[in-house]
Amino acid sequence: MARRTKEQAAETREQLLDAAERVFHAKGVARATLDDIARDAGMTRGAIYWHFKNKTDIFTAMCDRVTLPMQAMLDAQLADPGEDPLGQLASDGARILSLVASDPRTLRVFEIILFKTELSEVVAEVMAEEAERAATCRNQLATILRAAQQKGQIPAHVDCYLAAFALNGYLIGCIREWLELREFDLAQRAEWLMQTFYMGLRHAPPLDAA
Amino acid sequence: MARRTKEQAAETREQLLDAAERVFHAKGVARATLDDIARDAGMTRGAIYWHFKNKTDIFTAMCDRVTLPMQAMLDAQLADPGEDPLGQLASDGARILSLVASDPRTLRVFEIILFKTELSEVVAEVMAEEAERAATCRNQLATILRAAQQKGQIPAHVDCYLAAFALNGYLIGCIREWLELREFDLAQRAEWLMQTFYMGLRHAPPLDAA
DNA sequence: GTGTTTACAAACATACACGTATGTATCTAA
DNA sequence: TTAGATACATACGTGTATGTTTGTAAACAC
Repeated sequence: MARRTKEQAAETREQLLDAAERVFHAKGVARATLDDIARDAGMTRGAIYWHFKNKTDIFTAMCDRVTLPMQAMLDAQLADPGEDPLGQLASDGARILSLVASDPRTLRVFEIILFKTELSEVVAEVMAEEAERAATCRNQLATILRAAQQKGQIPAHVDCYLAAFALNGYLIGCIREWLELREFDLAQRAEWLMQTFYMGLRHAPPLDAA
Repeated sequence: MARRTKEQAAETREQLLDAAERVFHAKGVARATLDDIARDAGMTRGAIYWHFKNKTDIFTAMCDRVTLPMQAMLDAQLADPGEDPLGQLASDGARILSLVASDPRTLRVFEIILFKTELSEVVAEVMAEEAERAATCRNQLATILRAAQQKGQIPAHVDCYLAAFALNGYLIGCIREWLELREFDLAQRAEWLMQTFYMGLRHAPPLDAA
């Protein structure tokens, strides 16, 4: 095969990632073959081994393409809490839900991560950094919630870290359920789903109520 | 190998399922080998192929061992809504969360299902029946929520099917998050988590608020 | 007590996915 | 203009999982 220009090479790299999305989505990550991906992109495994180290490498590159922009979004939100932290957080969550529903790439990759990826001790490295990322996210959410608490939007007795945990679970859980279902327009219901959850936080009982 | 009594054979079947739990949990379903499972149980693949048709068969048998009792629990709850449907539902959810936290088998299998199983077009049959099971569960939840609505526990404008969707997502999401985290005692916080969510339902805004 | 079936173990045949090594045509820089 | 680097394609060796077949000793029926 002929050598190609830098731009063309970058293009094929993107095409390979696109193909990885399709193949991982169709067959699951473990069952997907590097040959499957290469053929889907109209190339051979040689191209893959040139651009990526192995299957794990192409997988993380594929995930980064959609998660990095989202993380940036959260960072920006954290940098400027604003006057209505809880309301901001609610519309942010709604925006994420809408994004999943509207952007095909985000949709596919979320489906892959939530349904078509097996975490095991074998891929411990990937798990470790993912766990760290999730912990950071939870802490950021907790920080924002504490800001909301200081403004009186949440009762003082609420454990904001636990609330961040619940919020994170709720978001992921809603996405997961909707991906399975697809019956209604998620973007349309997103605001209600988030508002309802925050109403729960506003009226949360004290911890020892259990 | 010698022939064994019926009881002994049933015992080895259980041992194989126990081994499948451990191996699936450790390596993920796709990466787990039938030989891995057999060796873990102190046998050979011959035993597996005697008791089960293939890997999918042993996987579903393993899942059924923990999901069937839980489904029975929900059925009983549906048969008798009681005087306080919402409160009952809350304590039921808390019970499920506590079960995940306290019963090792439930814990392992949930982890396998949520994190170590790749759904793909290849296992479409399994997916189809799982989707049907989930739909039934959602409908049952919606029915119970409507009963709560008629007793005035939930505002009349709430779409109970959407609420059931959110509840289901919340439960699964909380389990998922906790499995990743394991920082606190889930059984202790379960009641608060459920109560907080139901407080959101009680104070849910009208749908067109978005 | 004998024959048959059961409950596995052991051996085999097939297939497939991975990594790597090697080939090669083009681009680029000096 | 040419030497080397680049961007892939092709080919090969190896490991490994799967399904099946065959072997076999004990349980059970009669």
